[in-house]
Amino acid sequence: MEGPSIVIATEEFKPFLNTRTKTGPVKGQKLVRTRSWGKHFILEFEKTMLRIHFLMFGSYRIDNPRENRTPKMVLTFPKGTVYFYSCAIKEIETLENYDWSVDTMSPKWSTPKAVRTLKKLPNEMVCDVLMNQDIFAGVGNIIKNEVQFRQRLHPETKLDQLTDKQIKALVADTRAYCLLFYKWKKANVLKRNWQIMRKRKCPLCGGPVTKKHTGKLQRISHWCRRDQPLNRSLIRSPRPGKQTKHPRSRPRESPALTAAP
DNA sequence: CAAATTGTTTAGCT
DNA sequence: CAGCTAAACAATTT
Repeated sequence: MEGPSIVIATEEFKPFLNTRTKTGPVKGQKLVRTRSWGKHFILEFEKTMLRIHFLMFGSYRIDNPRENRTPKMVLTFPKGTVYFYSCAIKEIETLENYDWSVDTMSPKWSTPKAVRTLKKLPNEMVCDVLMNQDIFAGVGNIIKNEVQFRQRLHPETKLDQLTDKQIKALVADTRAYCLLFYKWKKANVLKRNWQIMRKRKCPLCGGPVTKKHTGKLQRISHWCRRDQPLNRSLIRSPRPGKQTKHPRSRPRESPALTAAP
């Protein structure tokens, strides 16, 4: 479960706020507030805070338990019962460790901060930084792949191959796509809007989608070799100082070149 | 239907 | 100690 889904969870818990659960490790306590930070779902009870991580396969159900599955936790509120499955539940003492400015779904998210962070990591690949929860908390493999495609970036592009403008666009679009993911998920049209994730053909050129483990994290990336070429920035917009005397790309409008005998 | 997958932590190595 | 890899965990989808 990625960040936007956790925000939706906080909303789905609103009916249970300020009421007590009759079951679970926090039996008898009132639910005071729910929060999300990246992929963390935080339930604040009167005396106890629970941090829930759904990892890859976790889920929750409200008033509709799964058959033949033992929930990890059940919370029974006056207005409904919530069942949690295959998730990691941890009691936490404080929120001090959370930096909300790196949470891609938070109102406190800071694009300039992420840009500054990326500029300090010239040797990191796009696919690795996008999944880094200290930089883009809440981004998972789906968001990673879709943002790479939207920005026409090869997953294995090293950050020092990007112009400042491209770094800025990457960060800003990651945030923008997280908000879109949220909106589309709520409207039940998320998968319909995937452009590259689990697709066989590139929606732009119709070419095959490459699927390969990429980066240090070795999670699968889905990308188009034609529309997300490696080192695109060097070809299309060389950085000052890296320009050679024999640029690879000719100016587009130059009648002399085609008119010559 | 075997394989992949919306993910992270930890142990154990070099 | 840093950096890495494999293992463990878990359940649905293709």
